[in-house]
Amino acid sequence: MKNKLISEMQARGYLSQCTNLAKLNEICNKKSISGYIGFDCTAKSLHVGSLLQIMVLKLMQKHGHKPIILLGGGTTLIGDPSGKDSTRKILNQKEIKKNIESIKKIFKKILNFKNKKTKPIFVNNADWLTKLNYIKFLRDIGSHFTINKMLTFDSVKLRLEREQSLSYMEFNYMILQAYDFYQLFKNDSCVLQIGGSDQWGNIINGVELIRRIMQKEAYGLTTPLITLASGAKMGKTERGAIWLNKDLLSPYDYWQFWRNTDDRDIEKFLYFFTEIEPNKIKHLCENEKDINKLKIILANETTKILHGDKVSKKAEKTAKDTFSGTGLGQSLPEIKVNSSEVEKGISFLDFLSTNNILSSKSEARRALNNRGLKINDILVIDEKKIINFKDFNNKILKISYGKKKHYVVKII
RNA sequence: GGAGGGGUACCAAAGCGGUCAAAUGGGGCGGGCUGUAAACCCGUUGACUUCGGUCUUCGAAAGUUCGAAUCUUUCCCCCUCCA
Repeated sequence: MKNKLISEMQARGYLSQCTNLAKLNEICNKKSISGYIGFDCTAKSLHVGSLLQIMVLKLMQKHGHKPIILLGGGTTLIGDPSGKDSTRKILNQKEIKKNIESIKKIFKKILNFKNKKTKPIFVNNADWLTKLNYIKFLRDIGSHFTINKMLTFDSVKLRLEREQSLSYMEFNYMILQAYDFYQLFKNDSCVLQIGGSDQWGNIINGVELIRRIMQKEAYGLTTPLITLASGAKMGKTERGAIWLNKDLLSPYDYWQFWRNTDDRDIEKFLYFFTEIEPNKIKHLCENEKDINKLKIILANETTKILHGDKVSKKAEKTAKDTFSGTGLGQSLPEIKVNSSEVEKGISFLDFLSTNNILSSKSEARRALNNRGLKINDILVIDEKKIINFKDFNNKILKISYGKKKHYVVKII
């Protein structure tokens, strides 16, 4: 009998590889399991590149299983060489700790913490990794790994082939990740590790370690690498990563990111990043002629998952107001100015650069000369434009840079 | 350890004494077309400017010169071949 979790993962396209899908299916049918994903803590936030994995955790909850979120406070001290040409920036413990606290917020929003049975747990591998005794570790764990095998893993092999240096520290990363899985298996009965497809090697090391030491079977599963129609990497727009924490990327910008999805990626994204039932998505895509409506659905659903229904609706309304109406959207970024300053008159170009709408005055000047700047929807062509009371309606003024970036300036 | 090649803007890559704020391509940004899409076309892509210019930039430092990305010295880093 096909397990509901497994079949929905397949329907959504979450499955890339699995160590033993049939067995995993069987176990999921019998009982509620725990599965974990490890996250890197090199930044204050995760970005959409990690979202697919988080969606898998959410799906596990939906079907009665328990997610374990491993925030790699220990492994981040080392740096995963997978998919990297060069050594990552090494952070100190304090920074990592701060990052962990910030990243936790994302999970608290996306996952369900109310249902006792499936309530996610956070673990930090620094708890066990930093306490290891080197000799004991080498004897107990290191003895199960052969260098011969380790050299065949892509993360190592690619570095060596390209003659890029790989430090001994990084070389050990995969052993530590395998050890993590072993710890979680032993102490938290966690039988499954999930990761992106670049983690496959690291994951099977864990599965094998568990088999060697405990003679028990654990399972590994990877999600596919997301390929965009444009060939670019998911979540890395040139303006910066699409962060999940709202202090790094506003909900409105997050909503916009999804709204601006390439036509060709829409259907795939609906399966990946929304909770709409797969058969409903199929129906939607077949019957909805207006692809922009699908994009709005995508933006609404994804924003709802991360920021909640209210915020999502607000973002939609703002978008509607700014793009189709003449009104001002309420979640546009707001800049406050003193009326005394307005009285004196504010140089428009200076205003743009000091408020980080553009990064320098030269750039602001350039944008203006490229016909890219508007005040209250009227093109500004004078470099020496001074903002004063005349420009405000009800103490409010709208600045637009390009078609998509709008700011509200308020007199206080 | 020995021999050679190289480090130029966001990336790739030209330039090898003045005409260099630095060709060209990619990317980015803005405009046009459109559907807040793709493709295509145009412009733009160090900072400041009273729009005359001014200042800082070609791995780092020192030097030669009226003048250096370009020449010299030292240092740092990377690559190729040999051991």
